[in-house]
Amino acid sequence: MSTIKQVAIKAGVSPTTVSNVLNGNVSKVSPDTRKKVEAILRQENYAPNMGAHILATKNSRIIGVIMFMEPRRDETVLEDPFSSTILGAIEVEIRNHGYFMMLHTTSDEEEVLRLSRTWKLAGLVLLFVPSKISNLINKTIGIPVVFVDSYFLDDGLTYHSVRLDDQRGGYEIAKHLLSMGHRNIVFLANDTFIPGTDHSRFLGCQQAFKEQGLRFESDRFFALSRDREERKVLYARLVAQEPKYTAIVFSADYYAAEAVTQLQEIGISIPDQVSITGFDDNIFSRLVRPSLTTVHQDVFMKGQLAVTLLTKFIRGEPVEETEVWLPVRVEVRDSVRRLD
Amino acid sequence: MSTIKQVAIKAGVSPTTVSNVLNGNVSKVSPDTRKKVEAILRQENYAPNMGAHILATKNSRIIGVIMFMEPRRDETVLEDPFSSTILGAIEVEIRNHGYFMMLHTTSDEEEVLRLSRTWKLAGLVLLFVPSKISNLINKTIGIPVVFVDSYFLDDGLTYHSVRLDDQRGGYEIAKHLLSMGHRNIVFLANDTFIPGTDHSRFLGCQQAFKEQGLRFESDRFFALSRDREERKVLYARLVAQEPKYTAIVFSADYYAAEAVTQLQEIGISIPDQVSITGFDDNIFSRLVRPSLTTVHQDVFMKGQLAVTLLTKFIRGEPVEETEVWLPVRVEVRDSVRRLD
DNA sequence: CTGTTAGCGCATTCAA
DNA sequence: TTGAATGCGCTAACAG
Repeated sequence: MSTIKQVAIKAGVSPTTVSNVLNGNVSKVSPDTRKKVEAILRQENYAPNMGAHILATKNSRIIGVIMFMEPRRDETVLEDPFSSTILGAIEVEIRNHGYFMMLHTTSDEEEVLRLSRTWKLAGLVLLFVPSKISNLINKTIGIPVVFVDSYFLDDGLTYHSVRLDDQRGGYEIAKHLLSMGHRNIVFLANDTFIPGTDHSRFLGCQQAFKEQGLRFESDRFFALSRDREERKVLYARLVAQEPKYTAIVFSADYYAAEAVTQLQEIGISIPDQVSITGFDDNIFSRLVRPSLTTVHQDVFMKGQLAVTLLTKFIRGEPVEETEVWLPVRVEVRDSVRRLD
Repeated sequence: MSTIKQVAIKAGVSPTTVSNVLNGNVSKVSPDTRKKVEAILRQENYAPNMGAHILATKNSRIIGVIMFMEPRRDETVLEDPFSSTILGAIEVEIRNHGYFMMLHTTSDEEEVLRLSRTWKLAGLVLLFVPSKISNLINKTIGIPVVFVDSYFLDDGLTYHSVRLDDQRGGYEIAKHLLSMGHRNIVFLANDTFIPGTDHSRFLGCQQAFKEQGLRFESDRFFALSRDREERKVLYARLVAQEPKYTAIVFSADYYAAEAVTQLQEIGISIPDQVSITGFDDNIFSRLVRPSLTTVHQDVFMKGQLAVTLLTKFIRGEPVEETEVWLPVRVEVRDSVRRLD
């Protein structure tokens, strides 16, 4: 409970000096007084009062981490290991950089703005922001922001962002399926934002097909329902109806794994009757049988990078690249059958 | 960026009145002035400065949520859907109660104390705290705390906590295995704290065996390594060596599911050659084949309850029970075979 | 019911 | 290299 003032008295110096020691203002304090003050600081178990700090500097050391829920499936976003993995990575990195983490979920840009003003946030990590909202925020926020897995409209502003090379991911998985002899495939998306993650992945698939002179248009694009039972119905329909799809491309391991078990329940054998691919390469893809051929991404690095980029941005350091596109690669396992 | 002062000027009242309106101090403001002030507040898009608020009240509206890592497997805690599910529940509840959430992971009680002082935390939700540390914290913290999935030494203090009826869970799953004809079983634990979650579950198993006049002692208790390969070796050994265990009781679905796939890889058929049970009833238990017979718990409610309890505690409201033990039940699926 | 005043703990002038 | 003075925006005690 001791304050700077009390420490100053004990050390026989002024509050200013203590403050200077605290803030590493080395040039303004002699080594001797510094040592003396530091000793008292430790002895008194001094802890700063961030309220006073905010009031004086108009800047907290809090980094707001905001997850946009809207585009995600509400029921399952929490069970998706992606969330906890990236959150864990972000938390570690924020702590290591000496900041504090305020976690918030919303789908309203006003709330983001208000939070940032109320707490004088040092910076913001925004996850899964729809392009319409990301533009609004970036225009008005006035503090360093890094977007994760978000897309933007082309408005000439500079965006700091970390995301996957989604189109490449779609391209690679489609090429893999083509090389395994598949021609009739569907793409099952989590969301339908344009521009957006799933749209880019779809475009990647399309590109791979076009290179082979094959057609892959929007009639191959389906958005998944958020209702488990409805999804099940869709899967059943896709394997039963014409045209007979030989492979289903999912945009998330979670759904791909779910589909594998649901299809097996209705007597469809994977990959004999239909091949399945995922996206993420998380625990689900390794756990389910057959294990999933999927697109690998490094989620931990994504979170880490986002925070590192943000802290550089906060300190005003120059960053080489404002938009980072993390690489992806196909991880071949057992859920895709070679067609003859 | 407008302040109370500016709003007061615009409304033609004093800052105090604005403050009273803001704080819902209804009895001190006439309905008319209140309406007037509220209009200006909205018009000015007023956002409070929490720094000033903290400084004046010595109380932020931040609830610290701290996950203790030590007892958990570091590599996988992040991939465990339990973490994100309970975090999600906690976040929603904190927000709905009008508080802010500061997320932190640590294994050091000093850090908890410092954080609480630095930010004048309104309250604390502590997860997975080892009993030794929980006692230290509860003794010295001085602010409302709710422990989740934590155990305490008996020191006469009052603890607010939400946890599972772990012993009951162990008891029920053991009884189920006994009813299926199993006599030779092992318990594989995540940690070895006494008192602690896994210890209680083990005691539950023991109780079930004792009721049947059977022996179930500590030679049936194994702590799992944090290394994936070492775990694999252990599983292989357990099914190969004497005494031939007919069932393996896991204290987490995550490991149970992992074991199923790892055992299958070395040619062991589940549940034909050995039965497996989990704990948690999360997505893993439903995804893996055979699906897991496991102990169900309501993780979302656990998080929700913890925050509700905490906010009551903060407001000084009386709570019926300070220690909540959430019920569990056995969810029978396909990973346990009936022995004849 | 309303306004005036003081002070919370810190960083930051500016002066010594 | 050190210190004294000021103000950040808010709440709470008190006076009207």
